[in-house]
Order: sequence, then C-alpha cells, then structure tokens
Amino acid sequence: MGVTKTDLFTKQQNELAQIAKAFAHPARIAILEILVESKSCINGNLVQELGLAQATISQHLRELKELGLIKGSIEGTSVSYCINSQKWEQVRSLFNGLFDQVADSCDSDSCC
Amino acid sequence: MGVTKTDLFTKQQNELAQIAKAFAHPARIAILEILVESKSCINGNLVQELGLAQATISQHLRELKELGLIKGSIEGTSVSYCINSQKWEQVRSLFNGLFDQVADSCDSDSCC
DNA sequence: TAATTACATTGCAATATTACGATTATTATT
DNA sequence: AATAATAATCGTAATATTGCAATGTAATTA
Repeated sequence: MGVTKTDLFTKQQNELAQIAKAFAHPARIAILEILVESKSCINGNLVQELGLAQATISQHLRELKELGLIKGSIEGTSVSYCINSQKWEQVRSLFNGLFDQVADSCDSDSCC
Repeated sequence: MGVTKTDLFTKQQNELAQIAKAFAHPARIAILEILVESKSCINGNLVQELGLAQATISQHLRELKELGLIKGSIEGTSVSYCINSQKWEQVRSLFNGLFDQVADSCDSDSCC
C-alpha cells in the first residue's frame, strides 16, 4: 500500500533505512558531495551547480537537514549549509556496522 | 513529477543513489541481516521471520537480486538466497568513498 | 499423472516521492 | 518605508514504492 510497516522491524533497522533514504537520490548525493568539497559551507548556488529548480533544491536540503546530515545557518540574506560531521560519523558507523558483518562471517570461503 | 532527472548527475552519483535504495527500506535491511547471520543461505522462511506476505518478500528479494546484492539458487522446490559478498565489498567501498571524504576534509576543526 | 510445495508474477489500491511555479517570509539595501 | 535578494513553503501534477490477494510456474512426491 505504499506504506512501510515500521512496527515489524527493529528501531535500528528503521533508522538505517531512514538514513539510507537520504542517499537514495542523486541530487542529494550531489549536494552532499558539493558540501563536502567546499567545506567553506556553501549556500544556494547549488541551484546553479545542479540543474534543478530552487524549490526542488530547498526540498532536498530540508530532508537532509531533518535527518541531521547537514546544518544551515543564516548568513545575511542567504543560508549557509554544511555537513554535520558529528552525525556523519554516526551514519558511517551505522552503515559499517552492517557492512562489516559480512566481512566477519566470510573470512573463510563458506559463502555461496 | 516523481521522476528523477538522472541526466543531471554523474554516473557514480546515480549508481550510489540506486544502491542506497536497496537499504532504504527496513524489510530489505532485515532480509540482508538475516542472510548475513545465517550464512548458510536461507530461503523463504523469511516470510515467517518477518511478518510480511510472501508476495511482498519476493518483491524485495527481486530488488536486492537485481542490484546484485544477493544471489539465489534453486534448491529443490525452494530457493536458497545468500549475500553476494563480491558486490557487497563494492558497495561498501562506494559508500566509504563518500564517507571518507568528510573525514579527510575535517581533520582540523575547519567545519562549521 | 495428480496433488503438493515453494516461489514468482500480475494486477490493483494506497501512499510516498520528485519536481516546479507561485507565493510567502526574512533579511539587507536604498 | 520601499525595494531587492534569497530561500522556505504551498499547491499540484506526475511518477514510484509498498503491500497483498490471486494466479501462474517449476520441481517433488504420492
């Protein structure tokens, strides 16, 4: 029904899925990459860099902000966005927690 | 319009976003975790483990298989699924490629 | 061969996501 | 205060995703 049955899953599973959604769109990946590179914390010239409308970018930024992956601070008439490196580390270990499990269980060649 | 403008982004950005979608649903996370733990490559008793209908699980399995994250082999009347550890490593480094960029650029406290 | 078992596929309804034009704040400048 | 600049929000259309009942398919067993 297009509605995820969150109650069937653990808190961690739901959390990881929620975060993964942030990465599940190329525009948001692009935004994150731009913010990472220009650590000077750029604002809405994202509209120029990417070819999307202002409203669309703003929407993606909000999603990233709601998940805590980025922070935004008002800077004159514009808004300065940047990576929230603390959250970033959390997310990294959330993913690696899953990734590493396979590495652990596959040290021999017991996998198919 | 609900349609992603893939042509605006790089191949890598689209690829990472595509893979991230695999992780963007708790049922698929749960499935992957179960397959990781029971490296003996379990089949559709997933239906019992998770509380979803058989058709729903099958659909999630197909998505994971199409992305190459899991493999399935016919085993009598049932199907044995397991992690594709080769692809798994690729995915891990795809994500870490992004994650590490922040670590690199934030060694001092130049971030906001 | 008929019945059974285990999955995959199809078709559909409900909800979510993506995108953008238009409008509405908010702050800065004149 | 009026204007400009910048970005958030609203409303809406198009498409995607999630979930399941029903049906189809392939291998196994009686």
